[in-house]
Amino acid sequence: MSYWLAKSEPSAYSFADLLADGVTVWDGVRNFQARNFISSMIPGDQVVFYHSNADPSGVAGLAEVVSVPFADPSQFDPQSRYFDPRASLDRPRWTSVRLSPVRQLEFVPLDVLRRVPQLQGSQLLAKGNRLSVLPLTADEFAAIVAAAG
DNA sequence: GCCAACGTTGGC
DNA sequence: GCCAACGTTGGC
Repeated sequence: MSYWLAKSEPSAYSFADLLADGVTVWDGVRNFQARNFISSMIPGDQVVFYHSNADPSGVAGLAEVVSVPFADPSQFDPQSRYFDPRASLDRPRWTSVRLSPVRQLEFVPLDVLRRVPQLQGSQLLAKGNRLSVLPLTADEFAAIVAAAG
């Protein structure tokens, strides 16, 4: 089992939205590195749900991968803001998985995350990190859950 | 809203 | 293959 951190702007889709929906298609990722991470997800992988561009930003809850990776439907939809004219059904460019909530966490703001010793080397805190999906070690995952109490 | 950081694109 | 221009992300 692998551990991941997925970012979402809560004004667009929050952890509360995920709780309400029960399951969601994690679509719209348009970065190759992040896509490759999604492509390597398997059902049961644990996901830290992070609110970015928020006030404050931070960790809001835990989610779980509940599907194998599949072609992101939004790339084929001309009405979608994520439409990719270079993608075709037989040559998709982007990948999605389905996510379900596991449980809400006590919110852990970014300034608290910065002080967690186990996270000092994490991609999350790396300078200039802009990946919307990134891997966590089991240690980093446990430290985040512990920071939430 | 600003802007630093960084990924992607495309001309050459 | 280089790199300038451009677009996007995300903290503040």
